[in-house]
Amino acid sequence: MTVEERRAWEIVLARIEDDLLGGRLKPGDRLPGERALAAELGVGRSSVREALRVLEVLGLVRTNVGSGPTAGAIIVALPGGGMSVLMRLQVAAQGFPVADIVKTRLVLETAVAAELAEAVLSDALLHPDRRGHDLGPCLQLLDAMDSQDLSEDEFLALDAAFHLSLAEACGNQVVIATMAGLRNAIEGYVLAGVARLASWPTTSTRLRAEHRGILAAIEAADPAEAHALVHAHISGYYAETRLHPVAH
Amino acid sequence: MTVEERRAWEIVLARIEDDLLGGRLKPGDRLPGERALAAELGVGRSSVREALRVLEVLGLVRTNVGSGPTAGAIIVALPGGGMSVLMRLQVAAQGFPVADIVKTRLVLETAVAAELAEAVLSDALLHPDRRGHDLGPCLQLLDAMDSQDLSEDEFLALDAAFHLSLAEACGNQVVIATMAGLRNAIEGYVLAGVARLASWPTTSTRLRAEHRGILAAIEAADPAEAHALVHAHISGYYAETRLHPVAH
DNA sequence: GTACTGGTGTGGTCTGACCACAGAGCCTAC
DNA sequence: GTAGGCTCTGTGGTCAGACCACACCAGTAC
Repeated sequence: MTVEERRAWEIVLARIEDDLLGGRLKPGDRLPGERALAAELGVGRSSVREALRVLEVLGLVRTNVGSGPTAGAIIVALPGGGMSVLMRLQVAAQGFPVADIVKTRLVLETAVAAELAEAVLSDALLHPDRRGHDLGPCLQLLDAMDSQDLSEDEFLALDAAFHLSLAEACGNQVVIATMAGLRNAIEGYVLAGVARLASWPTTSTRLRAEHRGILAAIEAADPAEAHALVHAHISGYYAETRLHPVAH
Repeated sequence: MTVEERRAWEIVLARIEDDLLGGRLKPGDRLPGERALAAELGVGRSSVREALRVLEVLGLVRTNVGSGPTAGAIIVALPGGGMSVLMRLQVAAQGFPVADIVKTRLVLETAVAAELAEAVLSDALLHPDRRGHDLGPCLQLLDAMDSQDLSEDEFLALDAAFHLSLAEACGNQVVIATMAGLRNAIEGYVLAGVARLASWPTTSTRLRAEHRGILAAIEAADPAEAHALVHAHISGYYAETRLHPVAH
């Protein structure tokens, strides 16, 4: 049997992936207990645990101790966590240069803004009842950021949430998870960069205004303007904090 | 100690991440043995193994049995593997809709093509000696795809390699890994989609021509054209295989 | 010099045991 | 009859120990 060639934990991982692809496992389902799974696959419980650990970090299962219907390993699909860990560690291990993280964020976020503006345009023209693209959460976050008694950390947390809310309004799960991961990976660098700013009040005021401008461009159904504003917003901030000299 | 609150394997993971961030671990370094690490951190060896398993899947370490300088867990930074597993499993668990995968690929790949074209433009004008942006591998893959005795699988493998080679020419590690993951995640769907094509020879001929056109637009330093051609190439193919109705 | 052969340390795996936890059901006190 | 507390059971979390296959390395026999 070729399946015996692999390491034991890979057998477990492959089995669960196969069950997912075959529809035998869906989000919300409970996996068999670790002991039962080990017996069923003919491997040790420690091997099962290694596979479950991988699935947990990747955001595929959530484990709960105890008893009852909520206990055990439950299939979820929360890509954000796994993506964040992956990117954060790759940055730490120097596999992902920070400059590349920023560039990628630039690409994704400008595309998101442009797509949102296009969606506003097409929704307004064709089908006003079409599914969400709800910009409400974005606006709420901007309002929250107008509060004057925010610490730098709190402001940056809201800033991250706003940028993510744009992706969420777009609805693309892959982009949402990726952007969350990108932001998480360089969070430490962002916080460190604030210290290099000439004036935090000046910068935060400018950021607030730029956010409003981006949202306005989206609501005005102007994809090109939204794209340009997001590009200027992100590259300008990183250039200012000297986190990374954004090229061209 | 708050550190004691976490689960044992998280302590190990946090320790290694901290060593990476602190520069005490770099790519190429060897980790202490599992037994030594367990003793040092005051956890069981199985907990250390769970953490190492996660790091291995995430593409951060490579483990080797035996003895000598190559044995043990060695820090690497190969984001592609981890990204592929993550995205493949998220697709399997329905956390990543295939449509979103395709849309994201569209965004990244059009941006890559446009950036390459811009790089050709700026290199030609300003600094012809600037770092690579070597399109040679891309061209070699296109030549290889011209062979008439390729199976569908072989052709698609070269196709995937070509698209990835564009990202590699761009040099953005994050984009390279993400695109590899995206492609890997929907590889099964791509293969299945071939069966729904009206005529494989017709389609493959068209794909060859489109690839040449994309590369020509890049070498002609025409970002807008490269962007448009890539968009048409990808969305057209997916529409043809009915893998996914690309919107707008 | 060469070929073999044992020693040594590595990850890979399994087994068994114990713990904390949370629900389920029973059992008592009122 | 009901409310409260109880034990019982099964879960994941963890650890310790053992064995294996493997790969290198040094010593040995030739």
